[in-house]
Amino acid sequence: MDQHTYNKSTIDEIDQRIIEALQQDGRRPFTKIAADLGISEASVRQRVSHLINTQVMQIVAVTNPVKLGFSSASMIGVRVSGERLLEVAEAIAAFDEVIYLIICAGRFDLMAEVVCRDNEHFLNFLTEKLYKVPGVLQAETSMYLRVCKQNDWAFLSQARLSPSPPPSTPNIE
Amino acid sequence: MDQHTYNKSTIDEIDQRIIEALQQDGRRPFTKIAADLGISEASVRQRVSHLINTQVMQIVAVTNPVKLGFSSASMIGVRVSGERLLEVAEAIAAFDEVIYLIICAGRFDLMAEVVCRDNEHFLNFLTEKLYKVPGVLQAETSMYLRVCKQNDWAFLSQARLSPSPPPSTPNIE
DNA sequence: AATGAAAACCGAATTAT
DNA sequence: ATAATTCGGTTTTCATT
Repeated sequence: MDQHTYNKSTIDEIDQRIIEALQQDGRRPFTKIAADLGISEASVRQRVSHLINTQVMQIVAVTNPVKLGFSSASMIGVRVSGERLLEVAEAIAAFDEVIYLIICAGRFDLMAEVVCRDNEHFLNFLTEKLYKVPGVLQAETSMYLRVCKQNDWAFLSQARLSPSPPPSTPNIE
Repeated sequence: MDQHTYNKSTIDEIDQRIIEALQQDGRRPFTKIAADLGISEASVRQRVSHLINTQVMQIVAVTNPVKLGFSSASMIGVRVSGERLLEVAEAIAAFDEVIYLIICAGRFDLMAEVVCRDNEHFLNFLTEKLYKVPGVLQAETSMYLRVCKQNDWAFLSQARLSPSPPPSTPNIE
């Protein structure tokens, strides 16, 4: 009984199969997925909706920076003077070039993934932005040569930021 | 000779708006996007298809590891005996726990992002999988404490505003 | 789980740039 | 020649039962 309530807190086999299907093609019709799994379309639709509402999953477009002319990517390990960790993290996260920033424990205090148009742009980022943040002690760059595997996940914390970024004017003629 | 062979390798304003829409909701109906932009649905459909075919964009489901019970995430820098770099990379990429693997230049030869259920699982990954790959010399783990920013390869807004003209030509064959 | 109406999708032919 | 639009038939979505 109570089968019609969707307080489902567990991800079952069906949910996983649905997620797998949508990881391959985020726009795959629910009817097709339903047929593959031998269940009704409405069931698939309901489950997807539930997975999205509970922030287990998101369906989004992801882009390829290289194809967009951003060919200089790197991972930077940063050491920070301890008492300033949070404010430094906030400052670094604010840079456009930083697409991924983690606070972590280990050799580094922060790991930042940075994407630039080219080496000149990257050098400019290091000298004019990163190294000028007060509290940044040391940074070690690993330049990307090849992306071997990319199973995009997403701690979708506050990931969806405002659609129209405030910094500069979007419409220029 | 110089007939304007509008090779559609250029991403114009319309493409960018479409991508931005799909970055927020990968399943947004093309009809809606078309209405927002004041163009036909077929045009949106053709552009999306083209963007996907040329691998500029992908529409996929991304999941939240924490909600799925994977609470131990880390970035691991790996040093490898040089002549085996590619095969080691291939071996590491094959592990389920590795969701992101980069070959890079700098302190490390590889950077691997690893997601595990818990510390026990992670320890098992290190001892039974990573360290058993022939050619792995050294590994330095940074455990994630907090994800501050995550714009995973989805940062097209930057590409559009490019305020300073890039010094190098953006056209790459 | 099934139904039916409304919406969205899709292929192809047509027009426009 | 490339891109946008129109148009119809088909499929999918979605609220309701």
